[in-house]
Amino acid sequence: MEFEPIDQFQQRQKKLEEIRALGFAAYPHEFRSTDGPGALVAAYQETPAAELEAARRNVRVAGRIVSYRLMGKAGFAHLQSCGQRIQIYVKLDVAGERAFKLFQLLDLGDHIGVAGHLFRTKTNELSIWVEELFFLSKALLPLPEKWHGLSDVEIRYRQRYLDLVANEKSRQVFLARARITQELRRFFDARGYVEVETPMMHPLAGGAAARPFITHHNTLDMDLYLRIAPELYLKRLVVGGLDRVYEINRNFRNEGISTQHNPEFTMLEFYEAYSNYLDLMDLNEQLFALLARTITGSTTVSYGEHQLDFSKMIRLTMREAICKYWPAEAGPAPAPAELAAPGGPRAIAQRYNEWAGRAGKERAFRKGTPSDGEWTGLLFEAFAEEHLIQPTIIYDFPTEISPLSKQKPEDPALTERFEIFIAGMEIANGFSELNDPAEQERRFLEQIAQGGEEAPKQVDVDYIRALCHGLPPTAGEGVGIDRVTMLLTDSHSIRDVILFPLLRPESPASSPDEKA
RNA sequence: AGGGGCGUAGCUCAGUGGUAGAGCAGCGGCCUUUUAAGCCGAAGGUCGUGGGUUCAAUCCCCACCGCCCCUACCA
Repeated sequence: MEFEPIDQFQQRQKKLEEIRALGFAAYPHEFRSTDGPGALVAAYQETPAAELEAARRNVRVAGRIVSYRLMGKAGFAHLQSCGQRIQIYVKLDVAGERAFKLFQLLDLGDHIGVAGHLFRTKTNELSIWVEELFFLSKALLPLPEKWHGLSDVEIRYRQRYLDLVANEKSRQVFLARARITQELRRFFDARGYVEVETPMMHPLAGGAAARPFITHHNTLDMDLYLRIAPELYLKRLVVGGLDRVYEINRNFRNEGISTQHNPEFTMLEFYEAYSNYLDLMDLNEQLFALLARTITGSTTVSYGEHQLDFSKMIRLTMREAICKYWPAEAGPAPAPAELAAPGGPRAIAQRYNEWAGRAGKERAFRKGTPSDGEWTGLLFEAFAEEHLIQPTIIYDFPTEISPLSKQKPEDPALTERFEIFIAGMEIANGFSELNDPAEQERRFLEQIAQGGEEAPKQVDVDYIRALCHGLPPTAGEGVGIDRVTMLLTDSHSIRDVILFPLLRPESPASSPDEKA
């Protein structure tokens, strides 16, 4: 198989044959290096030339050629490995004829190994004086341009390997992402949590309201749903005595794609027995401050034009947020008591929508006939959410939109639930878990009765049965890892923090049978 | 799904209703301390795809494909 650009591909294949003809294996099996470019540069950055000469430091280093300057009978190149590079100097009379012929046949992108010793060039750059050259692997296709790098976002997403080689920024984003999950594991492990893996293929899609992907198992001849949330399985584990569990894994939701949504995304979910949502709020403040400091070095993080302060979190009830962010032009703001009154949220929404319609603003709207609790949620989303730039905990969600949350003892219209908003994005969702099986069954049935594509189609009977065996008072939470990564790496599209975001398949461009 | 934008050499980008350009990469030559190496030379294109208008379309019009952004959807 050959790939564009064909001429360069063939040219490089030809060179590979010539390399073979020199007696080098085209795809050798090993090369033992003593040091990586990064370690050498770090260790000898300050060592003067005279010292390098006096006490010769022999090294063997491997890497990808990312710059290459051939000047007759000598040449320079930079070898890159792990994002760090070191210069090599290859001289005909030092390396020998065969090695120098090999050097002449190299291209940007090839992997090689060198053996030699450290020295400094005229311009004082730490370099390797190459005595032996080893061929490791040929790049049959050219790297993106060295100066401007790779900026075509489509290629960056489709051929992430090129993006990672060419763009240090991209490399840093994914290293940060790895450190985030690493830090999360450290955080929860240190608190006595057990990491588990629950099914990704569910006979029933539960634990969230979302349209699932459907797949099929042949032998069992049954349809399965890719999970939309691990929630119901994790709580079964708490019933089973794993009092503190967490899982970091993918969820799949068959819904829109945007700068904040990818059909598969990574969630951290964790459950802690004998805690409630207030405990989780405190834990979140610690967790996010720690993450910000570990990943960015500070609890103040630049995100676009904003400086996000992760040292604390603002706390507002949902009703307070609605009152606080009520647009001044829409008339007098409602009072929390109005929102609490039966029929209140609906009346307030009418007032708001009247103004929003005139002002051309987003209306609080949903098909059908929303309940008070749903109106409250709609109002919040219509105009409050966008204002939540600084890390904010919104708590006390209406019961009607929180089917898995425990009600507040003093007000059954509200649940002990909160969400964290940062930079206008929903980052986390946690609550005191509803552990009354009769009430849970009632809520499930209510959801099913309401219908809609995102509602569950049937009661998860085994989950109710598990609750009947006794779920201790428990608090649980889900955190969107992709979005957290966006915040901590100043990335403004979720595709920039997912290695291989979902895109339409590359069409064979000119396939004539595409037309229907 | 609706609105807007983009698609020109491998990469980064100019450009024009009259048969297409630069830099880098690649090819040939010179060059034994360069670093965006340099100098000389040659090559490289279905201007996203398909229609239409026109004497003539990469450019204007229509449709389609892909990507990006906004809106909608997304507890």
